[in-house]
Amino acid sequence: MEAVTAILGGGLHVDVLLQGKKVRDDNKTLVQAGISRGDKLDDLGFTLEPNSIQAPPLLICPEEPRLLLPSDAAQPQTKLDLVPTSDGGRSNLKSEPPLNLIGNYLESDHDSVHSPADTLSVDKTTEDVRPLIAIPSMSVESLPMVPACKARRSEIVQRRIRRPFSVSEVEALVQAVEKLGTGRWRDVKIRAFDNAKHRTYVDLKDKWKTLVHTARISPQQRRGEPVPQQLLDRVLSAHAYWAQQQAKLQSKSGPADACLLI
DNA sequence: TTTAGGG
DNA sequence: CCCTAAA
Repeated sequence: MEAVTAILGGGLHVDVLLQGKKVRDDNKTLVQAGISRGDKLDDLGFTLEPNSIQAPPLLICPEEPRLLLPSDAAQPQTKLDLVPTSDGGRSNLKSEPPLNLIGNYLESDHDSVHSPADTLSVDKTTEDVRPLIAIPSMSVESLPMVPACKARRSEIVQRRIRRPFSVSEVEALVQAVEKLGTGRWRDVKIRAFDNAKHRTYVDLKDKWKTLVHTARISPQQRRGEPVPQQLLDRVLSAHAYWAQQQAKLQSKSGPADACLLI
């Protein structure tokens, strides 16, 4: 509260919007809506809450200063539109890297692996206007002190957008694994996806896992852009090869032990 | 940071 | 894709 007060400084005026139109007489409207009984606005309160899914919670957290206030929210008149318009007021995300907390729009991924349909479709789900919720008007002193920074990271960080592997990417992955094996994903990444910033070696490892699975199930159970059976065959082949390759490499400790086991 | 696997 | 124990 202190931090918000400091930021708002001169004060805050909350406009009541109805279907995008500003309501002139707020007090009158509140009375008509049965929210207020008249001039006694003292017993009215409000809370500023982010839309859980669309917008991460605004946390007063020193480690994440960029989460405080979007530049467009701190306008000269210190006026905040609590009811998002059609635009949502986030049209400047692409031009404000530091404030980008919605998604990885700025990933400069020039897929060396030419993938035709690489249209990143971002959910433009329109924010919904939440109905009013009764909130017990307890005194400020008795409000529960909730740790401002105590919010799991998983709640803050935006999950990376899904990017299905294209056939050409699978091709590149298979070729790299055939050469390097299934235990050097860092090298595989560098070899075949060095300039695909959104593909991490963990992603490649995961993709290989799903590829092996895909190759084992019936074509009818497979989903997404169908991968050529020929490629899937290479997957199983490479998988089998490197599997026993690793088995040989182990043999407990070495050739010497192999003799002792006889 | 990477590897290796379960979630 | 994410989360992470191990290395």
